[in-house]
Formats: sequence, C-alpha cells, structure tokens
Amino acid sequence: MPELPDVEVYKQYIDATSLHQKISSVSVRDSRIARNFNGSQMDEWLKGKTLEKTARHGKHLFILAGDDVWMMWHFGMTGAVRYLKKERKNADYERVTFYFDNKYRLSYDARRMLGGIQRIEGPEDFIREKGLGIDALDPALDLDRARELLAGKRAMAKSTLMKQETIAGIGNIYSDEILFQARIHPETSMDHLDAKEFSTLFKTMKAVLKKAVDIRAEPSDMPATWITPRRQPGKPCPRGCGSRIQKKKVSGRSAYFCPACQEKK
DNA sequence: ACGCTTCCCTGGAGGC
DNA sequence: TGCCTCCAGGGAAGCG
Repeated sequence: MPELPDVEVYKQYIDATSLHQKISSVSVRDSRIARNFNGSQMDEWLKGKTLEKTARHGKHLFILAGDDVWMMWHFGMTGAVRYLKKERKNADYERVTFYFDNKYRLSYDARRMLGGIQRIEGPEDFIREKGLGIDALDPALDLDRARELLAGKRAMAKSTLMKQETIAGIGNIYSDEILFQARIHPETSMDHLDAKEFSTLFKTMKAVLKKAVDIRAEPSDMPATWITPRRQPGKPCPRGCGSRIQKKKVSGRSAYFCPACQEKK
C-alpha cells in the first residue's frame, strides 16, 4: 500500500536502475492506467529519450523524460515498479512498460486499477492544482509549521494525519503506526492534544517515516515494537503491555491500535 | 469544516 | 468444489 516511504523507495529504485538509459519504446498494456494520453502517445513522446530525474511529493512520484516531458505516477493501493530483463511467467499486472536499449525494462505494475500515470506540465503545477499539502518529510515542515497546519483542528488525529491537502504522504498504515508510537488514540481530536502531546506526535511522525524509508518500507525489517506487521485484531500489543490490538473503523478506514497504550481522551 | 457513505477496482478469505 | 459476500485502502465525489 504505497504511502510516502514506499513511494520514496520506488523513487530511489528508479534512480538506481532506470535513469539515463535510452528508451526504445513504451507499451501501454492497460489504457485505464493512462489517465490523459492514449496507447501510442507515450511511446511517441519518449522514444529515443532518457529518464532524466525523479521527484516525489507525498504519495506522488514525478519523472522527467528528456527535457520537457513530465509524468506523474500514482500507485493507488496495489501499484509498484519493477526493473527487469526477463519475461515474467505472470505479467498480468504489468500495465505500462518502458523498454530500454539495454534490453531491460521499467514496469508500472498494478493489480487493481486504482493508480495511474498522467502527463503533466510539471510537479509544482500539479501539486498546486491538486491542492496537496507540504510533504511530510520536507525539512521546512518543522514543529511550528505543523502547529499552524494541524493544531486546533477538531477532526480526529487519524483523519487529520491522512488528509493529503494538509500534509502529504501519510495513509492508513503509517497513520496507525505514528499514533501507536505516539500513544495517541486514533479518534483523539487534534485540539485535545496538549503542547507536549502534539510535539510528541510531530516528532514521532518524522521518526516513523524516516525509519520506514531507511528499512526500505519492508515490514519484515520493522522494529519489533511496531504495529504495522501485526495489524490483526486480538494480537498482543507489540509494546508488551499485555493488552490486545483492537480494530475499529475510523473515518471510513480500518484503524488498528492498542486500547491500553492509546487511551482515548 | 467534518464525517459518513458510495463508488472505483481485483483477488483472497470465509461462510454455507 | 463453487457461489456469495465482505474486505483490503488509494482516492473522488456527494450529502447532511
């Protein structure tokens, strides 16, 4: 479920594998992924060019081809990227493929069609038009700035963290992780947090996202005290408090938390 | 302003 | 073995 850390890992993966290689062709296998171009247009635009650089904002990835073709890649729930040479036995989910002269290819994979690729003018325009908030790991987002954006909001902490128009990059999984580590109940209203709790929430948000990027968002490498790899109701609290993980719908999403560590206030 | 529901989309799980 | 329903959660959109 690609959130900020996952998309950052995809970005680094593309940077390490696919930049500066001449594109021989682009194949759009499922046109539902192509949001604003048809099957052959991307091939016409990119043939003979190279992917020059990437950028990320929240859950959105931007790729520049040549000197003027910007793409926005969004992954929905099931999107991923793969750099491959061999054919795959089951390539059903390979929706858009960028072939390079070196016989390798970069594939946009997606099981469900909840993501997409879009040609855009540029990242800044896209972010503005979309109304996306500041990226959660942007150094310019410090405690003061976070307070301006979040403090005093009456909405629940979980939905506030997940609101892309406020801060971009946090989804269901990482909002649960941040709230678990900060010991805040997902239904706590932002304006119920005192200064210390808010500061803890802010620092925890940064720490969790950074750590997740460090371990390449790999659940099996997450610390034993994290709740993410143990998102099942009834499992013991990973902090070892003796209580059990609870599941509850919060603003339309499944929230997992420890009712003892994250007391509702 | 905020939360809730519905919709999109595909596959896995569990009930019968 | 199969049919049915629910659920996963990225979003958009509409309603109260």
